[in-house]
Amino acid sequence: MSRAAYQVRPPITRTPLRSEVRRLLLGEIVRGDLAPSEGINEAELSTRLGVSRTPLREAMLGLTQEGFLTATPGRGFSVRALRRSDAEEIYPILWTLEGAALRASWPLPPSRVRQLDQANRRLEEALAEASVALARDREWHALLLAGCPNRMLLSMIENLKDHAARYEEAFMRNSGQVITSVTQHREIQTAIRRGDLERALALLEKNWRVSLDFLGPWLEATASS
Amino acid sequence: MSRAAYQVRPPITRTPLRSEVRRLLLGEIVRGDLAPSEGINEAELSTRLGVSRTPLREAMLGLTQEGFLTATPGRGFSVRALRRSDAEEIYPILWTLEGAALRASWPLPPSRVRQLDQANRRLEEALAEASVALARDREWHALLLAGCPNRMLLSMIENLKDHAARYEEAFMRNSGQVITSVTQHREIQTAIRRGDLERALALLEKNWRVSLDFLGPWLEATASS
DNA sequence: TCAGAGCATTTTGTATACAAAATACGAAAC
DNA sequence: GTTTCGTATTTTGTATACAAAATGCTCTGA
Repeated sequence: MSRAAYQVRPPITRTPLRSEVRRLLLGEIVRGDLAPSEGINEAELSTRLGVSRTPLREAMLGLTQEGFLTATPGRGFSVRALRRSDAEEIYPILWTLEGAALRASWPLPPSRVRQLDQANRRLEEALAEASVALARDREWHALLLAGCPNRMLLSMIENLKDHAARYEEAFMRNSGQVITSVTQHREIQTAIRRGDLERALALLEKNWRVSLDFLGPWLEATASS
Repeated sequence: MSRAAYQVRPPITRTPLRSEVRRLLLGEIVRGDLAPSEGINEAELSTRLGVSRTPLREAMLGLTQEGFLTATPGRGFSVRALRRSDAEEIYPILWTLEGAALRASWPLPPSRVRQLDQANRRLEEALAEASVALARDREWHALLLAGCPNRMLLSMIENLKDHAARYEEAFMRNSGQVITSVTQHREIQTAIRRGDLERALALLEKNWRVSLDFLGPWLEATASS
């Protein structure tokens, strides 16, 4: 067997520290464990994570580029505050791109509709626990776009959903309310079953818009803007 | 005057090296000076740029995240090859987002239409020189979205246009052909003047699709895929 | 009491150092 | 002549070092 065959797919996965650190930090940001208080102390955080400043900074620069952190020259990084203005930018991009992805996945195979229905039932069972519900909701949306061949589009959507998750997680934690989508998902499934793409798109947009309509006033009230 | 007033906007602009390096590298990649040959040697490139490996790597990680470079663990960075499959992912996202941005800018003020007309004339004058024409074309599109309040959307569009510019630059350099948009721009301007958003959107999509239709077969032929 | 200047300390941004992995090279075996 | 193994060299990924800038603190003068 030639050596080239191995080069195609390395046998073991070598994960750079920066990726692990990125995953950890993003998780903490989304869950609100790393709050947008003052600035982030690199030395402190790097020792807490058990790595040097180099991979930490690499990870933080990445998160900055994605909009989870802000970097001020000479003053380092800080978690980006939750702002109504930001939410009002993020959500429209999200429903636009998810709509485009659904269009690119059309028509959905019947098996997909069954999977969506199952996922929606699992979501329904998890409504009591906010963070679980959020994860199940996300699974439903991921399933919706599972057939989309545009990888770049999907990765952009994933990034935006991380942002949305941060906002919704904070909202649920802070207000105690749970944003529920079960009924809307069912309506979307019905539209899909009927082959009515335009209606599915409109409902999908409405689905996100409902979340945004919860967030807006709440963000205005807490006013971390 | 309190000190806080100065903190709001630092008097002088401190630009980190990584940003400068990023700008330089992106320029070289878009213009094709940094070709997707073998891997990038960090030591070599850092001495050529006169900086250490640290800011260079920071810049390259950023460009990787944006899709201009690819990073293989243990084997470093290389310029991402031009692929038909990638172009077919990039352009649809671009016209989707630019459409959304135009929608968000609607209705355009009459002054904007005049500016667009001027920009289009400047484009017409520059058709002889490919790279200048590309820059003018880009100015026209920037003007089109000048009224869009969604900053995040605009920055995503800018990033995608850098990708598109790389493909079109390579196409023009390699094939000698110039993709011309003057007529299409005029049609879009007419639709805008008539207040026909839907038609403007359709024409905008067509505008990008024409570029993609030039690129596809050419990419297939050169087959760097 | 409080504002502001000057110095000490911390923190960032960049450069360098170092270990491990990848590549290149060459000799030996077939 | 080709392949394979072992070693030398290069290159990356991460850690550490260092200079400059930012921050905090103390003391002074009103």
